Amino acid sequence: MGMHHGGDPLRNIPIMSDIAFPGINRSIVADDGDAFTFCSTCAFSRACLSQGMDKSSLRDLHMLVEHVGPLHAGDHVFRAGDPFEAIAAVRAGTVKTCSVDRDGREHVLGFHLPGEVIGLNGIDGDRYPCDAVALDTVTLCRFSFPRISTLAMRVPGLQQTLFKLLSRDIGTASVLAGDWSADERMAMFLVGMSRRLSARGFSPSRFQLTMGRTDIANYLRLAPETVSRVLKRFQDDGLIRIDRREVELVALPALESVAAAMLRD
Amino acid sequence: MGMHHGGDPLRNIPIMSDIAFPGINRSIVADDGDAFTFCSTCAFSRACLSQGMDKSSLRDLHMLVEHVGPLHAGDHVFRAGDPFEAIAAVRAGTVKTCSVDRDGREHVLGFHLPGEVIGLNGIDGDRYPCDAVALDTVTLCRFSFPRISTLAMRVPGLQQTLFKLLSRDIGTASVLAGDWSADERMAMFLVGMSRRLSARGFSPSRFQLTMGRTDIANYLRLAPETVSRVLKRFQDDGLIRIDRREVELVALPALESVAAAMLRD
DNA sequence: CGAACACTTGACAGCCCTCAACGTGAGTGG
DNA sequence: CCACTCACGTTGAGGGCTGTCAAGTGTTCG
Repeated sequence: MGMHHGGDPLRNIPIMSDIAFPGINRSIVADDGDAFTFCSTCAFSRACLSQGMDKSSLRDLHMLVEHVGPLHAGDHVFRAGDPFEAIAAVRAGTVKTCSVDRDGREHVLGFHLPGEVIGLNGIDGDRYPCDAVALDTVTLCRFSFPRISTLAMRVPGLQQTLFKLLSRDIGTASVLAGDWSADERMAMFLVGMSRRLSARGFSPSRFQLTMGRTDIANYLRLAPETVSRVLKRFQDDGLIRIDRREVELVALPALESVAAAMLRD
Repeated sequence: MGMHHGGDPLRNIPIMSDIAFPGINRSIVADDGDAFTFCSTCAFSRACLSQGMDKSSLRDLHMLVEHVGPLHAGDHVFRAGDPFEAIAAVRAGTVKTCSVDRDGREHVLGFHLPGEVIGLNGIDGDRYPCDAVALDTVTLCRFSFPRISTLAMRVPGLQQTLFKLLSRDIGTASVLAGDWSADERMAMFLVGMSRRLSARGFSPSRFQLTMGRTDIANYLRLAPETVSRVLKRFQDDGLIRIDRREVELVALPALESVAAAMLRD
């Protein structure tokens, strides 16, 4: 896993920097003295706090956190084939996970926003099965997997959190595996981004895509041209407004209706 | 989860009854006195034994096992929306997991052979997200999830096993989500069945499909007609011989070559 | 300013789905 | 034992969705 402990200040994309991570400072190592404001969007601290993790356990969790970054667009967090040693929670930016088959086609497994966890699919097997690439300026919290699973033996909330994170990823992958139309897939993608960003305090109706059309296409298993066409048609139908990578969901309910078959069976 | 503690002797399909589960008897409750031959194909006992689980922990694991079945073709193990309480290891037979979207289309998530675990995707959320249906005569071992996760806090091997099972399911679902051709999907399915059956002591080149063409089609996201056509073409090309639900993989290497892009990225 | 890149737009083709009809085998009741 | 029924599977014809190929446009960056 890349270790870029540079001293650069976090440089978020403009639309995010306005509201994201008010409590974050530039400390590179865990800050025990400020345990409860630190990493407020992190899946682990959120879950552990809500499940009554005591202060000592929380300190233990922070002891094994290793801050990584900032990485820049194109940098790898890990590569397929690297020895699996750790999982990581995205702290800022967007990470793409993907694998390249022997025909050279890239399959995007997911886009991971702040608070989401990557590397879980490496637990089974001693190596990561995919690449993880920063799409913009990314910082993350690295958790040694042997150490966090040892801690999970003492902390029920942490074990449950890990189980749930893993289980959720199964569901996400299963939904994407369904045979959906290009419209359904695209609507699902837009609504999904909206909901995830909204849950992190961003606007649900207006946001910036951090990935290119080709990445979206590889994620949705469509051709880039199809992505362009569907987006244009959505715009012509008044569902969205889109300019380059800036999206506005004009008719969210209508989009949700298109995506409904995917989002809830 | 269905509780059919009937006294019927296990009734396997012919091709399986010849070699499968030599150590299994008809006991309906856990048999502590015969701990090490019991459930030899089970993912949990295998993993726990190999990771040095002590005798006392193994007994604890057996204490929380609840045997279910035999269920018969069409019986539900659980239904989408049922409260999530337990995971289950298939002991005999085949279980299909699937969900039905609001348009009435069935999406088959997986087929689960003896030794494989179902219900893991219900951990996140308090209800099962899919149905689990017996395709033939099925028996399984039910593990209360609260109890097995509590036990996993004491038994490192068990916790690791659960993590790995969850992680593996993510990978399986992700592969299926790729944009593969009908040929690749069908070859992957046949080779996958072959490998899984082979790992359980069955013939890798000749076996009986326990699911219909429609189920295979829904699993591979193809039309049933396409399944028929591809199978016929595989037969015409000398890759397989197939009669009704009986399959013989004549040219396994060639099939693996067709499926290679899917099986290993 | 030019080159590289991302994205868009159009024409066309191919893969696979849909619809329809037929064949086949298993279970059932007379 | 046989005819009937019905589900399942096969086979054929046709069409639609989406991929492929190609060219054009706009933007970013050196």
